[in-house]
Amino acid sequence: MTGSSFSNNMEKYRYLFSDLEDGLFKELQEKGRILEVKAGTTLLQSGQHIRNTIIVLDGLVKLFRENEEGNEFFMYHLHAGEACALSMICNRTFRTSAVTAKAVTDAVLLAVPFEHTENWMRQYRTWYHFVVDTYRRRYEELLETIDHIAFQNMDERLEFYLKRHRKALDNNVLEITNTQIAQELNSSREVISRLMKKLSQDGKVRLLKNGIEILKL
Amino acid sequence: MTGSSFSNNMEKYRYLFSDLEDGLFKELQEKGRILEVKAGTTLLQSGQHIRNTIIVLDGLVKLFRENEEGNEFFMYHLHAGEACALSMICNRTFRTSAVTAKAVTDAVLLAVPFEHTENWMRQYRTWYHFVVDTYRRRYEELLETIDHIAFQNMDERLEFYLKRHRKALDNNVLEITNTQIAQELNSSREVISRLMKKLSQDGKVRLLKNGIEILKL
DNA sequence: ATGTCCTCGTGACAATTATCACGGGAAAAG
DNA sequence: CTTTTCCCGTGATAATTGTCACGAGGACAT
Repeated sequence: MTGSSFSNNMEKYRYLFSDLEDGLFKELQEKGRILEVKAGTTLLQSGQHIRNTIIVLDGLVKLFRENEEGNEFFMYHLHAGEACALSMICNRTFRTSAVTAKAVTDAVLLAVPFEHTENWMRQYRTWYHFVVDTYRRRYEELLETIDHIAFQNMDERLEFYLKRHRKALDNNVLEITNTQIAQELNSSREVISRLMKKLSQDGKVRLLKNGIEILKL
Repeated sequence: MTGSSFSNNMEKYRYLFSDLEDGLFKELQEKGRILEVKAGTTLLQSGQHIRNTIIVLDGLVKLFRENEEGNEFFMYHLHAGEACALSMICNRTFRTSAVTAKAVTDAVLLAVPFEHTENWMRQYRTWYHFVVDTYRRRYEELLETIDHIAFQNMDERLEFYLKRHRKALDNNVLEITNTQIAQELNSSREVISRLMKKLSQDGKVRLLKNGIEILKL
């Protein structure tokens, strides 16, 4: 729990933060707490209080927007070296999180209490560049997500979903169920099933026993 | 074009930037160029290069996301004192804008070249906070927008659209055509027409000659 | 092997939304 | 005044998507 006992583990992640000056990286090591979580773990629940800035050191994390009925709408992925925008600034309106974060793979995270990151904003120029850049990138991803739900039909959205996941996982085989895809696109299993059949007939994917192989999209 | 000749006009907008220190506000006056635009003017076209940070001093500005076919999807409003998030950071991926901005009312804007705002990021803590806060707020608005397109039907989205506009204009009467609403929600005129009829029957709005009066939403 | 659980595919049907076609009315332009 | 233009309302129809119902198959524990 003290964090500093883990600081020796952090060196291998130095490459993720090449933009951060050494002094700041040292602080990250000292003040941050390393969390190792299993695939499937929910890191941040909608409605939960946030007290730490969360940075992904290893693995892949998925972010969802949740509505009242518990539907989870997929927004974007966080890769190693990226941070959750919502967890970057301590603010009244952000006391509780409006999103849910889940580890897709086994993942390693760094949690830094707000009391430190708030200071870093003033102390380290590279930290605030990191924060602003995080916001900018998440904002762009949200814009792209909006494009798809606003302008496209489910078949195109499904293709985009598959592309994004192939890229994020760097793997042509996605081990994911139609049911889960349906939830994340806020559609229904049956619809995804039929669209997937069509993609399969068009030779764009191959339906495997435990998932989907992407052939050409 | 020199900006400084307008600096005397800026004092009345000081209240909008109470969080900014005096030195920074003075720089805003000196380096910024004031633009006065008529209602309906397009300030920022999708695909256009951005070289200035744009801040709204007076009036109301609307932001849209555009797709290839020229459909304009309404994202959110910018009020006096607020800035366009996209125009805040000079970045390769932002050389061209992915959004369109339009003045809803006659508006007064301040355009500050990136060369200055980039420096302010380092020099002025309050500028940095202004930038981060701008991003945070736009990010939240985008999240809310996503909620509605992802989870709600057109009737609920229409109600949300009307509520937002009443609030932004601070007026129960919206002078806007069904055609325009349809475009901004990426729906069709006929659909909006029928939904509006239903809202009218439910006593939620009154259909006027040149617009819509919101009764209770 | 039996029952349970999860996933999938599919037909039938319902709801929502989009599109087409048409005419009316008001305002603006000629 | 006439023509044009814009916006609106509405019926008919099509396309998309969501929902319901049912059965099949695989994984797994008992």
